Amino acid sequence: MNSNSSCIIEQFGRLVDLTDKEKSLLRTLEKDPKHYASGDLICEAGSSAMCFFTLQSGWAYSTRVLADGQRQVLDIFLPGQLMGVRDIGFNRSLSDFVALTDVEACPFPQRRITEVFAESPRLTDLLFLVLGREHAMLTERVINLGRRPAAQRLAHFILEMKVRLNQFEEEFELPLTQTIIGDALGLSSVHVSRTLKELRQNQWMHFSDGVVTINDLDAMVDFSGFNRTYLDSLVDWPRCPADS
Amino acid sequence: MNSNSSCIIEQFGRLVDLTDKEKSLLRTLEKDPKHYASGDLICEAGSSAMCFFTLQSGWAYSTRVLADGQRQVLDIFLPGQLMGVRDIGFNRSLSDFVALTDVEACPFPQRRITEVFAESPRLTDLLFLVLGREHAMLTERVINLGRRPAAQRLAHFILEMKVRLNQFEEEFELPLTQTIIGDALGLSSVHVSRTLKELRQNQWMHFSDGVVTINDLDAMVDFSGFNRTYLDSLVDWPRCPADS
DNA sequence: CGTGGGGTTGATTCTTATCAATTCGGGTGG
DNA sequence: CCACCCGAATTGATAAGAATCAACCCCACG
Repeated sequence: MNSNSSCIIEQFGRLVDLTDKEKSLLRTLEKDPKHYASGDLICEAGSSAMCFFTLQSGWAYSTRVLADGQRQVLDIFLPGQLMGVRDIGFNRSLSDFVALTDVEACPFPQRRITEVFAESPRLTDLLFLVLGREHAMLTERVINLGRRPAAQRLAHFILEMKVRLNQFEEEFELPLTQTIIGDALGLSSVHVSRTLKELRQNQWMHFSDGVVTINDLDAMVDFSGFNRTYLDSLVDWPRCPADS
Repeated sequence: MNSNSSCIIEQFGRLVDLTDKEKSLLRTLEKDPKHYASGDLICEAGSSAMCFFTLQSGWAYSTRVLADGQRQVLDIFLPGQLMGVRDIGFNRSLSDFVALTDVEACPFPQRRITEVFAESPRLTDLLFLVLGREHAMLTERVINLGRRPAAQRLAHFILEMKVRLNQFEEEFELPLTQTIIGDALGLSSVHVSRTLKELRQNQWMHFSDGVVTINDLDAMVDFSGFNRTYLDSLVDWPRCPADS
């Protein structure tokens, strides 16, 4: 992709063949890119100027900070993702959004998405689909947190990342600290370190300096109870004829 | 409500004033009620005949069973709720649906909802809103599972139920066994029992025979870190003029 | 060179699961 | 009415899992 192309178009284009009109509609969401440095707060929980963001480049995460200072990471966002759709239907953001790496993101008011999608039923469907996918991931995370011990939880998380990144290589980049991983999985960073060591000693995978190496994918899948279908089996959805 | 009235209409009617057309559209979703006895499997995970259900009366839950037999309860459904929207965008159900009590539910094919909502942009908005609400609850559950110890988790769960039931009385019915509660909260039933005892001894609440009594609401809210806004602050959403 | 953030390791403590035994209450059948 | 059974709830003992605390290493960076 050239650097000015819309990542959203690329993402959506994987799901449906977009018409030119749809593409130009989507492009209107990405008019105004802003830059955030690694660690920057992109959007604070409770801020009433409810915004969505398209993530042009870089990684981000959303998180909630509890009264006692504990954090729960709710989502990790990859380039091309829409951030904030989770809070659709609320008039304020329910979580903080933070840049994990240097980030280019385009904020736009919630209202805009309504306008765009009102013009194209097919894009509306796509939004449902994207929401469904997010919902499925969140559901899987509930299972992960509720019913799997640390090692399986971590293995499952790594595999989910691998699938989300469409990574078929053994090795891929994962720019997360062990603290962030812990906050996503409900574990302490110390325990993440120990658990990573365990996975390493089993010769299943390796993680350091933000690079994951999967040595034994089958073992990982088997051990963690990972089920690909929940991300793969997206319905053959577009029911509307492409609008002109 | 009279026994034949649409629960969905009642639910949606709380959010917007529905036009007659919208009401009759919604009513088409509830033509064919079926009865399920307590404990019946309403819909099995992976079943390809992807259906939604409107829950006319009674309670239900959705659950996933892991390879080792552990269960995670994903959702508790109240009368009037739409079941299955979570799996929108997938061509198969991702979880089992089970009746908690005797249940009247109306199954309808996923396609139907698309048809209905295609006819009314405002209902489409409402569906987004409902999905957003479910998403918010799931998010809150992630935080609950990831970052709160058993007692706070349980207290939070009870409060969420209270809010969802619009219950302002001290006492309300909650037809769940301790096993189900445990499976929802990632705890063993034994530990649920112990933890309930703890809350009881603190004079905060009491639960037995499917009836909850809240003795000290403030203490519960404070202790569990419960935040009402996440269910209350639904945006003043309907952007479309009511269609004729 | 210091300094600080991230990672590793070990010791200790707390939380929760697991197992086993007991109680309680509601059917069911004699 | 009683004996029996069954599912649910309770309780205690034990074991596993994970947090916390503290020390230390490593390395990038001023």
